Amino acid sequence: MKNISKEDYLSVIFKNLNYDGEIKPNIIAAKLSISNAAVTDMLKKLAKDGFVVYKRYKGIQLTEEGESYARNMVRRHRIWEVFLNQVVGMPWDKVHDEANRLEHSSSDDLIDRLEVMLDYPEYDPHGDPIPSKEGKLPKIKKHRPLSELKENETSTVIRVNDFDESFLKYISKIGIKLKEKITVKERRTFDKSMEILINGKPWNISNKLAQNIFVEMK
Amino acid sequence: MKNISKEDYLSVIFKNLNYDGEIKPNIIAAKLSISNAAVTDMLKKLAKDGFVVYKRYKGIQLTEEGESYARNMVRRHRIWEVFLNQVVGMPWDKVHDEANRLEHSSSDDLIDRLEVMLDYPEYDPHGDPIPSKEGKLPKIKKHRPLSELKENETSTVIRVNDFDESFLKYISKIGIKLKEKITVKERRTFDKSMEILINGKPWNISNKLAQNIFVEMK
DNA sequence: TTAAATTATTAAGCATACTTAAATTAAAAT
DNA sequence: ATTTTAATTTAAGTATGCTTAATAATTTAA
Repeated sequence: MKNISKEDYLSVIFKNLNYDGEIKPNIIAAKLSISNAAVTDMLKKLAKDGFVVYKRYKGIQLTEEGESYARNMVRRHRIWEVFLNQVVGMPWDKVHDEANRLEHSSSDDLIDRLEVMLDYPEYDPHGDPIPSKEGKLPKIKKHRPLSELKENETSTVIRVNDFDESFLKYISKIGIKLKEKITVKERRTFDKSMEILINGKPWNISNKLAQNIFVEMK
Repeated sequence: MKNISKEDYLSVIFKNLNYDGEIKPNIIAAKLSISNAAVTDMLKKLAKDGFVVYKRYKGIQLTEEGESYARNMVRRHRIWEVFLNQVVGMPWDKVHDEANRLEHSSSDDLIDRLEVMLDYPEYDPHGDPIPSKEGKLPKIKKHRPLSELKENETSTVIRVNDFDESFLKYISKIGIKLKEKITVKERRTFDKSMEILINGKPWNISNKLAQNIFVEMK
């Protein structure tokens, strides 16, 4: 029996809203690895608490209060990540899980102090933007997945997805980090894998891997 | 309805064992502000988990495993306190509550990294010793409560109790900190209050306050 | 546009960690 | 040694956040 907190629900909802500002319960269930039934239960409670708008069989929306709560959770998470990576020296692939726990256990005061100490960082170690205390996000450079680069094109890494530890460990090992330049040498149609150059060294990467690394838009 | 974790029970038990290495359930209940019945419940579970020795109506003991777990919790707590105070600049009276939450949400790896970063601190900001990873405590200077000093005696603060935020806030305000010298100018028999000198300034303090500040033994 | 598949909800049940009230045991006081 | 008091345990009950199974609504596809 797991025990996901309301804060986790709000974060997941916030991060996975569609273009209409809605999300379906099964998405939440999948992201949290729990049953749909548990999600229905919790949505009713979150609605009663005033964090979401819930109508049976309809898409879920965040209220203003819910959105600001969720944004603050994202802020907490990302500030912890910067701190763990830059100050504590924890590697890329470890900070996400650690921050996932710490984000629920720190006062706003502590988060603000960390933010000052880090001189108001705008991006976390994976390139994700950090909401300010007022809820504003820094401008985000246009970017596209590495998988969309053409042969012989070069671009700069500005963001990587952070949900899989082994993914981060691997790309870190082959030299991929933020601001690193990557050149696509060869694209193979049969499995969409590609050969890339990092620091002059060639590597073969799968399409799935390339889809989770994001580079600057020309 | 509160929700005290097993880790909190173990910490409280560890910190309040008597000379025989035992503790009564009502002490635990009082420290955690929960009912005796809840404590009985949990003690059975902790016994089943192998952390305590429990026999109906008898004093509770920690097993070796329970003691080492509890010692580690104390270690986590105090390392967080040093970190919050020295690195983050959080005031004396705030670090205890913050550490109380963080101690449950950090990996051993993070604690070890913080310890290295802080260069293996031996005492927390209130003067309490920090167990090493191997469970060893630094030598503790002999000390006695300030309330036991005679008139015109001077001594140095080496520890203060940390369980009350307003207490810490107040003594901090009147200039009491670790390594500070205090002189007792006058002791009043009727209520055991005393006049003390800190940095040349006179202050009146109650007996209860004086009992929670500890100074060097001659 | 109806059937099939997917998604969401309800219902019943479980574990955890508490509560209060009643019963039992131990300790203290006469 | 007996009574009184205090501490402890048991019993019954609650809220939370999950589970699986059954049912209902919606969406997709033939």
